[in-house]
Amino acid sequence: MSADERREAVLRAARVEFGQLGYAAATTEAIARRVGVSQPYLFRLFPSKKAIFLASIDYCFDRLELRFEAAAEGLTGEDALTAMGTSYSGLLDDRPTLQMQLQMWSAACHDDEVRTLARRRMAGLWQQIARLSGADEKRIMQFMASGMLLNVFASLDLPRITEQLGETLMGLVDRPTT
Amino acid sequence: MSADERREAVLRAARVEFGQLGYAAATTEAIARRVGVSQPYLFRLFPSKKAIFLASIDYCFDRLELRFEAAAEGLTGEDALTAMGTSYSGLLDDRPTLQMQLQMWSAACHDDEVRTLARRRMAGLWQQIARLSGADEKRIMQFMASGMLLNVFASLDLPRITEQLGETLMGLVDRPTT
DNA sequence: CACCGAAGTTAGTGGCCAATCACTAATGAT
DNA sequence: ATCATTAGTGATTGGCCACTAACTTCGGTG
Repeated sequence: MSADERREAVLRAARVEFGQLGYAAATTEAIARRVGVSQPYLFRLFPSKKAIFLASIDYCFDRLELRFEAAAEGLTGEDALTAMGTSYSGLLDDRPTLQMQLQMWSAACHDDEVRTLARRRMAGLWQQIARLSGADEKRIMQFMASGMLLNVFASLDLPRITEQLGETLMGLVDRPTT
Repeated sequence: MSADERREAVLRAARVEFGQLGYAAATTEAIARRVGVSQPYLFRLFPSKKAIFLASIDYCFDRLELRFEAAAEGLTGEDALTAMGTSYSGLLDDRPTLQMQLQMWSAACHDDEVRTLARRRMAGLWQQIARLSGADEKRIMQFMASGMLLNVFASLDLPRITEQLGETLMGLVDRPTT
Protein backbone atom coordinates (compact mmCIF):
# COMPACT_ATOMS: atom_id res chain seq x y z
CA MET A 1 0.00 0.00 0.00
CA SER A 2 1.34 3.45 -0.90
CA ALA A 3 2.21 5.94 1.80
CA ASP A 4 -0.63 8.21 0.73
CA GLU A 5 -3.18 5.43 0.99
CA ARG A 6 -1.80 4.51 4.40
CA ARG A 7 -2.01 8.11 5.51
CA GLU A 8 -5.69 8.20 4.72
CA ALA A 9 -6.22 4.88 6.49
CA VAL A 10 -4.48 6.39 9.51
CA LEU A 11 -6.81 9.38 9.44
CA ARG A 12 -9.85 7.14 9.34
CA ALA A 13 -8.58 5.19 12.34
CA ALA A 14 -7.42 8.31 14.17
CA ARG A 15 -10.85 9.86 13.78
CA VAL A 16 -12.35 6.96 15.73
CA GLU A 17 -9.71 6.88 18.47
CA PHE A 18 -9.46 10.64 18.95
CA GLY A 19 -13.23 11.03 18.70
CA GLN A 20 -13.79 8.47 21.39
CA LEU A 21 -10.95 9.28 23.80
CA GLY A 22 -9.88 12.83 23.00
CA TYR A 23 -6.42 14.00 22.04
CA ALA A 24 -4.56 13.30 25.26
CA ALA A 25 -6.09 9.93 26.14
CA ALA A 26 -5.88 8.41 22.67
CA THR A 27 -2.66 6.49 22.03
CA THR A 28 -0.68 6.14 18.84
CA GLU A 29 -0.44 2.45 19.73
CA ALA A 30 -4.22 2.02 19.45
CA ILE A 31 -4.39 3.98 16.21
CA ALA A 32 -1.64 1.83 14.70
CA ARG A 33 -3.37 -1.37 15.81
CA ARG A 34 -6.58 -0.18 14.18
CA VAL A 35 -4.77 0.53 10.92
CA GLY A 36 -2.98 -2.79 11.11
CA VAL A 37 0.49 -1.31 11.18
CA SER A 38 3.29 -0.98 13.71
CA GLN A 39 3.23 2.02 16.01
CA PRO A 40 6.60 3.52 14.97
CA TYR A 41 5.50 3.55 11.36
CA LEU A 42 2.96 6.25 12.15
CA PHE A 43 5.92 8.54 12.73
CA ARG A 44 7.13 7.89 9.21
CA LEU A 45 3.77 9.00 7.86
CA PHE A 46 3.29 11.94 10.21
CA PRO A 47 5.83 13.99 12.14
CA SER A 48 4.01 13.80 15.48
CA LYS A 49 0.87 12.73 17.28
CA LYS A 50 -0.45 16.27 17.12
CA ALA A 51 0.03 16.36 13.35
CA ILE A 52 -2.21 13.30 13.12
CA PHE A 53 -4.81 15.01 15.28
CA LEU A 54 -4.79 18.18 13.19
CA ALA A 55 -4.99 16.16 9.97
CA SER A 56 -7.96 14.21 11.38
CA ILE A 57 -9.78 17.46 12.04
CA ASP A 58 -9.21 18.56 8.47
CA TYR A 59 -10.32 15.17 7.23
CA CYS A 60 -13.63 15.42 9.14
CA PHE A 61 -14.37 18.95 7.97
CA ASP A 62 -13.52 18.10 4.37
CA ARG A 63 -16.02 15.26 4.43
CA LEU A 64 -18.63 17.38 6.18
CA GLU A 65 -18.36 20.12 3.60
CA LEU A 66 -18.71 17.61 0.78
CA ARG A 67 -21.76 16.23 2.54
CA PHE A 68 -23.36 19.67 2.83
CA GLU A 69 -22.52 20.46 -0.78
CA ALA A 70 -24.24 17.27 -1.91
CA ALA A 71 -27.26 17.76 0.37
CA ALA A 72 -27.91 21.30 -0.79
CA GLU A 73 -27.36 20.64 -4.48
CA GLY A 74 -30.00 22.34 -6.57
CA LEU A 75 -31.64 23.92 -3.51
CA THR A 76 -31.58 27.41 -2.03
CA GLY A 77 -32.80 29.28 1.04
CA GLU A 78 -34.71 27.36 3.70
CA ASP A 79 -34.87 24.27 1.49
CA ALA A 80 -31.09 24.12 1.42
CA LEU A 81 -30.86 24.66 5.18
CA THR A 82 -33.39 21.91 5.84
CA ALA A 83 -31.53 19.53 3.58
CA MET A 84 -28.24 20.26 5.29
CA GLY A 85 -29.84 19.91 8.71
CA THR A 86 -31.31 16.53 7.82
CA SER A 87 -27.99 15.47 6.41
CA TYR A 88 -26.22 16.54 9.58
CA SER A 89 -28.57 14.64 11.84
CA GLY A 90 -27.80 11.63 9.65
CA LEU A 91 -24.34 11.75 11.24
CA LEU A 92 -25.92 10.27 14.36
CA ASP A 93 -25.00 6.99 12.69
CA ASP A 94 -21.43 8.25 12.28
CA ARG A 95 -20.53 9.18 15.83
CA PRO A 96 -16.79 9.64 15.25
CA THR A 97 -17.35 12.75 13.15
CA LEU A 98 -19.65 14.34 15.74
CA GLN A 99 -17.36 13.37 18.60
CA MET A 100 -14.33 14.74 16.81
CA GLN A 101 -15.96 18.16 16.90
CA LEU A 102 -16.30 17.99 20.67
CA GLN A 103 -12.74 16.78 21.02
CA MET A 104 -11.55 19.57 18.78
CA TRP A 105 -13.17 22.25 20.93
CA SER A 106 -12.00 20.53 24.05
CA ALA A 107 -8.41 20.61 22.79
CA ALA A 108 -8.84 24.15 21.47
CA CYS A 109 -9.21 25.31 25.07
CA HIS A 110 -5.48 25.03 25.69
CA ASP A 111 -3.73 24.43 22.37
CA ASP A 112 -3.03 27.36 20.07
CA GLU A 113 -2.56 25.30 16.91
CA VAL A 114 -5.81 23.43 17.45
CA ARG A 115 -7.63 26.64 18.26
CA THR A 116 -6.37 28.35 15.12
CA LEU A 117 -7.39 25.42 12.94
CA ALA A 118 -10.76 25.11 14.67
CA ARG A 119 -11.49 28.78 14.08
CA ARG A 120 -10.54 28.55 10.43
CA ARG A 121 -12.59 25.45 9.72
CA MET A 122 -15.62 26.68 11.67
CA ALA A 123 -15.50 29.95 9.78
CA GLY A 124 -15.24 28.06 6.51
CA LEU A 125 -18.25 25.93 7.39
CA TRP A 126 -20.15 29.04 8.37
CA GLN A 127 -19.42 30.68 5.04
CA GLN A 128 -20.33 27.55 3.12
CA ILE A 129 -23.71 27.40 4.83
CA ALA A 130 -24.25 31.08 4.13
CA ARG A 131 -23.34 30.62 0.48
CA LEU A 132 -25.53 27.55 -0.02
CA SER A 133 -28.56 28.86 1.81
CA GLY A 134 -28.32 32.61 1.43
CA ALA A 135 -29.79 32.90 4.93
CA ASP A 136 -29.05 35.88 7.17
CA GLU A 137 -26.56 35.80 10.03
CA LYS A 138 -29.07 35.22 12.75
CA ARG A 139 -30.68 32.33 10.94
CA ILE A 140 -27.33 30.66 10.39
CA MET A 141 -26.40 31.11 14.01
CA GLN A 142 -29.62 29.35 14.93
CA PHE A 143 -28.73 26.56 12.53
CA MET A 144 -25.24 26.18 13.97
CA ALA A 145 -26.59 26.25 17.52
CA SER A 146 -28.90 23.37 16.71
CA GLY A 147 -25.95 21.43 15.39
CA MET A 148 -24.00 22.05 18.59
CA LEU A 149 -26.87 20.73 20.68
CA LEU A 150 -27.00 17.66 18.51
CA ASN A 151 -23.28 17.08 19.02
CA VAL A 152 -23.71 17.24 22.75
CA PHE A 153 -26.62 14.86 22.82
CA ALA A 154 -24.69 12.47 20.64
CA SER A 155 -21.84 12.55 23.16
CA LEU A 156 -24.29 11.73 25.94
CA ASP A 157 -25.42 8.82 23.77
CA LEU A 158 -29.05 9.16 24.71
CA PRO A 159 -30.36 5.92 23.24
CA ARG A 160 -33.89 6.50 22.02
CA ILE A 161 -34.04 10.18 22.78
CA THR A 162 -31.41 11.18 20.28
CA GLU A 163 -33.47 10.09 17.32
CA GLN A 164 -36.52 12.10 18.24
CA LEU A 165 -34.19 14.89 19.25
CA GLY A 166 -32.88 14.85 15.71
CA GLU A 167 -36.41 15.40 14.47
CA THR A 168 -37.15 18.08 17.02
CA LEU A 169 -33.96 19.91 16.21
CA MET A 170 -34.72 19.73 12.55
CA GLY A 171 -38.18 21.00 13.41
CA LEU A 172 -36.35 23.88 15.02
CA VAL A 173 -34.48 24.35 11.79
CA ASP A 174 -37.50 23.85 9.57
CA ARG A 175 -39.64 26.52 11.11
CA PRO A 176 -37.50 29.45 12.16
CA THR A 177 -40.39 31.86 12.56
CA THR A 178 -43.21 29.79 13.97
CA MET B 1 -7.68 24.71 57.29
CA SER B 2 -10.30 21.99 57.71
CA ALA B 3 -10.51 19.10 55.29
CA ASP B 4 -13.88 20.29 54.01
CA GLU B 5 -12.56 23.76 53.28
CA ARG B 6 -9.57 22.22 51.51
CA ARG B 7 -11.85 20.02 49.48
CA GLU B 8 -13.70 23.03 48.17
CA ALA B 9 -10.44 24.82 47.43
CA VAL B 10 -9.39 21.74 45.46
CA LEU B 11 -12.61 21.86 43.45
CA ARG B 12 -12.05 25.51 42.60
CA ALA B 13 -8.53 24.74 41.42
CA ALA B 14 -9.57 21.57 39.63
CA ARG B 15 -12.23 23.46 37.72
CA VAL B 16 -9.55 25.69 36.22
CA GLU B 17 -7.10 22.90 35.41
CA PHE B 18 -9.66 20.45 34.05
CA GLY B 19 -11.48 23.20 32.19
CA GLN B 20 -8.31 24.30 30.48
CA LEU B 21 -6.67 20.94 29.77
CA GLY B 22 -9.41 18.35 29.90
CA TYR B 23 -9.56 15.30 32.14
CA ALA B 24 -6.66 13.32 30.70
CA ALA B 25 -4.18 16.14 30.19
CA ALA B 26 -4.72 17.85 33.53
CA THR B 27 -2.39 16.64 36.26
CA THR B 28 -3.00 16.25 39.96
CA GLU B 29 0.39 17.89 40.43
CA ALA B 30 -0.82 21.13 38.82
CA ILE B 31 -4.06 21.10 40.80
CA ALA B 32 -2.16 20.64 44.04
CA ARG B 33 0.25 23.45 43.19
CA ARG B 34 -2.70 25.73 42.50
CA VAL B 35 -4.26 24.89 45.86
CA GLY B 36 -0.93 25.34 47.58
CA VAL B 37 -0.74 21.82 48.89
CA SER B 38 1.36 18.75 48.22
CA GLN B 39 0.15 16.48 45.46
CA PRO B 40 -0.26 13.28 47.52
CA TYR B 41 -2.51 15.11 49.93
CA LEU B 42 -5.17 15.32 47.23
CA PHE B 43 -5.54 11.56 47.61
CA ARG B 44 -6.42 12.00 51.24
CA LEU B 45 -9.20 14.37 50.32
CA PHE B 46 -10.44 12.42 47.30
CA PRO B 47 -10.10 8.73 46.47
CA SER B 48 -8.90 9.27 42.88
CA LYS B 49 -8.33 11.76 40.10
CA LYS B 50 -11.63 10.83 38.53
CA ALA B 51 -13.46 11.51 41.78
CA ILE B 52 -12.04 15.04 41.70
CA PHE B 53 -13.20 15.45 38.13
CA LEU B 54 -16.73 14.25 38.90
CA ALA B 55 -16.91 16.47 41.98
CA SER B 56 -15.76 19.46 39.89
CA ILE B 57 -18.60 18.85 37.48
CA ASP B 58 -21.09 18.82 40.33
CA TYR B 59 -19.51 21.96 41.74
CA CYS B 60 -19.95 23.80 38.44
CA PHE B 61 -23.54 22.73 37.97
CA ASP B 62 -24.42 23.60 41.56
CA ARG B 63 -23.11 27.11 41.06
CA LEU B 64 -24.81 27.43 37.69
CA GLU B 65 -28.17 26.44 39.11
CA LEU B 66 -27.79 28.94 41.93
CA ARG B 67 -26.94 31.56 39.35
CA PHE B 68 -30.05 30.81 37.30
CA GLU B 69 -32.21 30.74 40.40
CA ALA B 70 -30.96 34.20 41.36
CA ALA B 71 -31.29 35.60 37.83
CA ALA B 72 -34.86 34.44 37.38
CA GLU B 73 -36.04 35.44 40.84
CA GLY B 74 -39.42 37.15 40.66
CA LEU B 75 -39.65 36.63 36.89
CA THR B 76 -41.56 34.20 34.71
CA GLY B 77 -41.89 33.23 31.05
CA GLU B 78 -39.76 35.01 28.49
CA ASP B 79 -38.55 37.49 31.08
CA ALA B 80 -37.08 34.68 33.14
CA LEU B 81 -35.47 33.12 30.06
CA THR B 82 -33.94 36.42 29.05
CA ALA B 83 -32.58 36.99 32.52
CA MET B 84 -31.03 33.53 32.62
CA GLY B 85 -29.59 33.98 29.15
CA THR B 86 -27.99 37.27 30.09
CA SER B 87 -26.66 35.72 33.25
CA TYR B 88 -25.20 32.81 31.30
CA SER B 89 -23.45 35.04 28.82
CA GLY B 90 -21.95 36.78 31.84
CA LEU B 91 -19.95 33.58 32.31
CA LEU B 92 -17.80 34.73 29.40
CA ASP B 93 -15.75 36.33 32.17
CA ASP B 94 -15.62 33.00 33.97
CA ARG B 95 -14.19 30.73 31.30
CA PRO B 96 -13.48 27.75 33.55
CA THR B 97 -17.17 27.04 34.05
CA LEU B 98 -17.92 27.18 30.33
CA GLN B 99 -14.85 25.13 29.48
CA MET B 100 -15.71 22.52 32.08
CA GLN B 101 -18.91 21.83 30.17
CA LEU B 102 -16.97 21.09 27.01
CA GLN B 103 -14.53 18.92 28.92
CA MET B 104 -17.42 17.08 30.53
CA TRP B 105 -18.98 16.21 27.19
CA SER B 106 -15.63 15.35 25.75
CA ALA B 107 -14.97 12.92 28.59
CA ALA B 108 -18.54 11.60 28.42
CA CYS B 109 -17.72 10.18 24.98
CA HIS B 110 -15.81 7.28 26.50
CA ASP B 111 -16.42 7.22 30.24
CA ASP B 112 -19.62 5.71 31.60
CA GLU B 113 -19.49 7.43 34.97
CA VAL B 114 -18.95 10.84 33.42
CA ARG B 115 -21.70 10.21 30.90
CA THR B 116 -24.17 9.18 33.58
CA LEU B 117 -23.41 12.24 35.66
CA ALA B 118 -23.54 14.53 32.63
CA ARG B 119 -26.94 13.19 31.66
CA ARG B 120 -28.30 13.64 35.15
CA ARG B 121 -27.02 17.19 35.58
CA MET B 122 -28.07 18.29 32.10
CA ALA B 123 -31.54 16.89 32.72
CA GLY B 124 -31.67 18.71 36.05
CA LEU B 125 -30.68 21.98 34.42
CA TRP B 126 -33.27 21.42 31.72
CA GLN B 127 -36.00 20.92 34.32
CA GLN B 128 -34.89 23.93 36.32
CA ILE B 129 -35.13 26.13 33.26
CA ALA B 130 -38.53 24.68 32.45
CA ARG B 131 -39.72 25.29 36.01
CA LEU B 132 -38.42 28.85 36.20
CA SER B 133 -39.61 29.94 32.75
CA GLY B 134 -42.61 27.75 32.08
CA ALA B 135 -41.57 27.72 28.42
CA ASP B 136 -42.45 24.82 26.15
CA GLU B 137 -40.00 22.10 25.15
CA LYS B 138 -39.08 23.58 21.82
CA ARG B 139 -38.37 26.98 23.31
CA ILE B 140 -36.13 25.50 25.96
CA MET B 141 -34.28 23.46 23.38
CA GLN B 142 -33.61 26.68 21.50
CA PHE B 143 -32.36 28.27 24.70
CA MET B 144 -30.04 25.36 25.44
CA ALA B 145 -28.75 25.32 21.86
CA SER B 146 -27.79 28.98 22.16
CA GLY B 147 -25.90 28.16 25.32
CA MET B 148 -24.00 25.37 23.57
CA LEU B 149 -22.96 27.71 20.80
CA LEU B 150 -21.74 30.17 23.36
CA ASN B 151 -19.68 27.46 25.04
CA VAL B 152 -18.03 26.61 21.77
CA PHE B 153 -17.21 30.17 20.89
CA ALA B 154 -15.77 30.66 24.34
CA SER B 155 -13.48 27.69 23.76
CA LEU B 156 -12.34 29.24 20.50
CA ASP B 157 -11.61 32.37 22.51
CA LEU B 158 -12.70 34.74 19.79
CA PRO B 159 -11.46 38.00 21.27
CA ARG B 160 -13.83 40.72 20.24
CA ILE B 161 -16.34 38.55 18.48
CA THR B 162 -17.46 36.69 21.56
CA GLU B 163 -18.88 39.74 23.19
CA GLN B 164 -21.08 40.70 20.32
CA LEU B 165 -21.88 37.05 19.88
CA GLY B 166 -23.19 37.11 23.40
CA GLU B 167 -25.53 39.89 22.44
CA THR B 168 -26.60 38.23 19.23
CA LEU B 169 -27.24 34.97 21.01
CA MET B 170 -29.25 36.73 23.61
CA GLY B 171 -31.08 38.45 20.80
CA LEU B 172 -31.80 34.96 19.61
CA VAL B 173 -33.16 34.19 23.01
CA ASP B 174 -35.02 37.46 23.34
CA ARG B 175 -37.02 37.18 20.20
CA PRO B 176 -37.93 33.56 19.58
CA THR B 177 -40.66 34.35 17.08
CA THR B 178 -39.30 37.18 15.02
C1' DC C 1 2.05 17.63 80.46
C1' DA C 2 1.05 13.81 77.73
C1' DC C 3 -1.13 12.18 73.89
C1' DC C 4 -4.31 11.77 70.14
C1' DG C 5 -6.34 12.77 66.02
C1' DA C 6 -6.33 15.51 62.05
C1' DA C 7 -3.58 18.18 58.62
C1' DG C 8 0.06 17.79 55.88
C1' DT C 9 4.84 16.29 53.85
C1' DT C 10 8.91 13.74 51.52
C1' DA C 11 10.35 10.00 49.05
C1' DG C 12 9.37 6.47 46.04
C1' DT C 13 7.13 2.92 42.57
C1' DG C 14 5.15 0.95 38.71
C1' DG C 15 3.05 1.59 34.45
C1' DC C 16 2.31 3.87 30.28
C1' DC C 17 3.38 6.24 26.08
C1' DA C 18 5.49 9.34 22.29
C1' DA C 19 9.32 9.24 19.81
C1' DT C 20 13.93 7.25 18.04
C1' DC C 21 17.15 4.04 15.99
C1' DA C 22 18.84 0.47 13.56
C1' DC C 23 17.40 -2.84 10.79
C1' DT C 24 14.71 -5.99 6.95
C1' DA C 25 11.54 -7.07 2.93
C1' DA C 26 9.56 -5.95 -1.21
C1' DT C 27 9.23 -3.35 -5.58
C1' DG C 28 10.70 -1.64 -9.81
C1' DA C 29 13.67 0.67 -13.24
C1' DT C 30 17.79 0.02 -16.12
C1' DA D 1 21.17 -9.19 -11.94
C1' DT D 2 21.84 -4.96 -9.51
C1' DC D 3 20.88 -1.15 -7.08
C1' DA D 4 18.01 2.32 -5.10
C1' DT D 5 13.90 3.61 -3.24
C1' DT D 6 9.89 2.74 -0.52
C1' DA D 7 7.13 0.14 2.94
C1' DG D 8 7.47 -1.58 7.24
C1' DT D 9 9.22 -3.81 11.97
C1' DG D 10 11.38 -4.86 16.83
C1' DA D 11 13.65 -3.18 20.57
C1' DT D 12 14.33 0.61 23.47
C1' DT D 13 14.25 4.85 26.16
C1' DG D 14 13.37 8.79 28.71
C1' DG D 15 9.95 11.26 30.86
C1' DC D 16 5.70 11.79 33.03
C1' DC D 17 2.06 10.81 36.23
C1' DA D 18 -1.44 8.55 39.43
C1' DC D 19 -1.14 6.61 43.47
C1' DT D 20 1.13 4.53 48.07
C1' DA D 21 3.57 4.33 52.37
C1' DA D 22 5.77 6.02 56.02
C1' DC D 23 6.88 9.95 58.58
C1' DT D 24 6.06 14.95 60.83
C1' DT D 25 3.75 18.81 62.94
C1' DC D 26 0.50 20.85 65.93
C1' DG D 27 -3.79 22.45 68.28
C1' DG D 28 -6.76 20.99 71.64
C1' DT D 29 -8.36 18.18 75.74
C1' DG D 30 -8.39 15.14 80.15
